[in-house]
Amino acid sequence: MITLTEENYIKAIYHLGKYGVNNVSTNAIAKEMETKASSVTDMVKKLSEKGYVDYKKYQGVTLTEKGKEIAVNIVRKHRLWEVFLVEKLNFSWDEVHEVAEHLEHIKSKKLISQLDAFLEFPTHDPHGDPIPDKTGKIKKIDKILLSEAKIGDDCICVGVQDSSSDFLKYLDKNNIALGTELKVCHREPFDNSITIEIKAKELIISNMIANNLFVKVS
Amino acid sequence: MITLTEENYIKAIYHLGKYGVNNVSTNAIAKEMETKASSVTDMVKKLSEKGYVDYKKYQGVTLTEKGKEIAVNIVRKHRLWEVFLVEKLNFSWDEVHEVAEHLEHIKSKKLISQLDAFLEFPTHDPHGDPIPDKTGKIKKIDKILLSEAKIGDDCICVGVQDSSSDFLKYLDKNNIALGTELKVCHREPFDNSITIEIKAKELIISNMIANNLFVKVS
DNA sequence: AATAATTTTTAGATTAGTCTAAAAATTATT
DNA sequence: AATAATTTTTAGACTAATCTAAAAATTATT
Repeated sequence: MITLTEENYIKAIYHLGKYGVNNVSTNAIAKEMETKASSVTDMVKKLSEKGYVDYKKYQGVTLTEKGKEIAVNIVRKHRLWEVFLVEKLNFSWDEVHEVAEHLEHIKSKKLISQLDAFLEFPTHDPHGDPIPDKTGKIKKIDKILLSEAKIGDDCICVGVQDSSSDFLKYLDKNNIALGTELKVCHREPFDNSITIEIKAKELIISNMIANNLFVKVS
Repeated sequence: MITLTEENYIKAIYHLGKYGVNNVSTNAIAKEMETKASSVTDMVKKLSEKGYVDYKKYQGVTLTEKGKEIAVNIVRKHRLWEVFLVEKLNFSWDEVHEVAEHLEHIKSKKLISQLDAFLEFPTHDPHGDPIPDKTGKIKKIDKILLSEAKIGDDCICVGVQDSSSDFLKYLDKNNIALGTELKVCHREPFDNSITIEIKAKELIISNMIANNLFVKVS
């Protein structure tokens, strides 16, 4: 059996390893898990013995296929629950993460397959992140960061990089939601802030905002 | 903070104490929790220190008001989730308990209040057990065991005493569900089995079955 | 290439929850 | 009321997950 803690470590390693980083470092995991490096070393040894990660001393870890399967399944559950919370229980997108962190650990195949059906097989969670299917397949959409869009591009918001409450509330306040259309009007060379046109109004957003909003150029 | 294990002990003590038993014994808890008496003693001391139970050595325990509040809240969550599983996710009534055992520990006031609303404030779970309201109030219905009904009584099934899978499947097989109407026709003195009329058909049920089915005499 | 800085691991302790085996208290039986 | 049977508690040990502090290895800097 896999423990709650083991699942959380595997999830952390998955998220840290997902952007091309091949060996996830002990310190990175410690930071993500808000724990000490020594605790990570202990756990990583255990995960290695159980076959969830490949680990060589001082070299960091990578998930094995078995580990990846666990991770993807947790991600699937997390995102399905997020959809449930928003669509059925009227949570806003900045409130769902914390609760989903707990719901994702409930172990029942039937629960998840029925939830999936009940939600009519959603493909993306409320933040625009893709929901892996039951076989673990994740279909990627060709999104780019708003900061990478060219002047004149017509875009649709399709996701967020950061899903902290502060950022999501900023978007709410400025009427930016998934599906919102916007046009890139101007980029200020000094600070890389950009002016966008959104619902016939102009809005200046900082580079930091543009760096955390995914769009699809139409 | 209260741990998962503490919550489960409190729940066990609540269920054991609910039928008039004032002091729940160490052994009874051990049996309910499928653990050893020595473990129970340790935990009971901890619960006592934290103010969830009153405990005197060798005398068993009773829940304090604080403990009862915790217990009732867990029961509320458990039963709401059971309704959700049956009504929304098409679980059958013999499948819900195990999953609800996990869901009941998720801590989020908003989750439960929204779930309650989403389910349109159900008053009873799929086994006919009452769902405490947000203040912990439980409204009792005047149900009796079918074994206590008199010959000639017209009854409606309103709940089950035992909610084991075997018993519930027996009921399904014999077309007995909550809301089903039946009439008590005959009681066999030898073994206390009773003959009931149900949907124009006669059915003989053992005393053990009749002892686990709650009905309301109409 | 040697030293400094950083990262990672080890060693030893701690806490929550559990266990076995033995001791103490309570309850039941003669 | 004494003894037997049962229940409950204590004592000491174990596992999972964590921590601090020190040692070892790696990486960066002169």
